Amino acid sequence: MGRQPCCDKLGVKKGPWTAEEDKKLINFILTNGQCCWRAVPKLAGLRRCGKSCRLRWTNYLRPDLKRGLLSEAEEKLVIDLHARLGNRWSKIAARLPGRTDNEIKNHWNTHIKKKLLKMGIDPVTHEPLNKEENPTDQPILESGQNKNNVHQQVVVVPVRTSVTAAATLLELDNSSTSSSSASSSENSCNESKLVLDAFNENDPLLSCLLEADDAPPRMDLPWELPPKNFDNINNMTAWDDESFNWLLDCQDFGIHDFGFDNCFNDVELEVFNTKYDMENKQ
DNA sequence: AACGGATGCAACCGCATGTCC
DNA sequence: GGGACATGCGGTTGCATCCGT
Repeated sequence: MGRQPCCDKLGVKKGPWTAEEDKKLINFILTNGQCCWRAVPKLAGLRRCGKSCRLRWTNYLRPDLKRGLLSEAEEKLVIDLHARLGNRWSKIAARLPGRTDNEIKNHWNTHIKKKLLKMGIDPVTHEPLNKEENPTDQPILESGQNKNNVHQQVVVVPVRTSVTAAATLLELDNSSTSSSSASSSENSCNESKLVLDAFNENDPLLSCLLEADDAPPRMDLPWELPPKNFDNINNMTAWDDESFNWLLDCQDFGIHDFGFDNCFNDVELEVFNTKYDMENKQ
């Protein structure tokens, strides 16, 4: 006998969520907290799979989500973490408060990957694309969770390389907004090296990461209900229509509408991760 | 204005992992 | 120890929107 399906496929709605469904889910979770996802649809009056509810909540409805494009610091961090962790998006996302694995995965596939390719850097290995294969500098393939699937193997690359990629990305961004000519590319190696060195010294975030080379995997931080600095939620026991519409509006704009942006600017991001590393070293 | 390709993102699917009995 | 179940994760897909012609 095989495993039971996660939900009754019959009568389960699929596709985009409606505002009404969002309302039911938010109302239920804010009232009852996150419990057994399998039971959520029935209890919340939704014709959705529990899995779908969890995904909708974690990727879209959670009020502590940041929205909008990743900042430069976040992008650098994603590149560096990707070099260390490979496609383990949830681990990477755990280092970026307010960001989801799905969001980072999408951003990687649609933006960062292209940027790296444009720079001549392999987005998988973080090595230069035209570089001669060097056995001593090859990415080390660790046996991943699924040994039968090559694509799921964990790629561990030299940290230095990933920093180069991040530094070069920074350089590319700067050059794209300046009037630097294409001929400057021939000097890019030397310049990259200089940028890299300065980058390491001046970027405490990456310095911290480099020091904590084998930082333990981050456990997901518990999401507190309600958020401490979210007075509107603090004062609510249930969501009336007005409050709910306000929340849905906020979902359209992003974390700054909750006043969380001040909590998660680039400096705070650095502090957040440093603190996390220290806690996990204890 | 209309069309078609490109792009970005939300959502789904299947498998892996963790936990309980 | 092993089966059943819940949850998490990463790859993929589908669709809405954008943009160039």
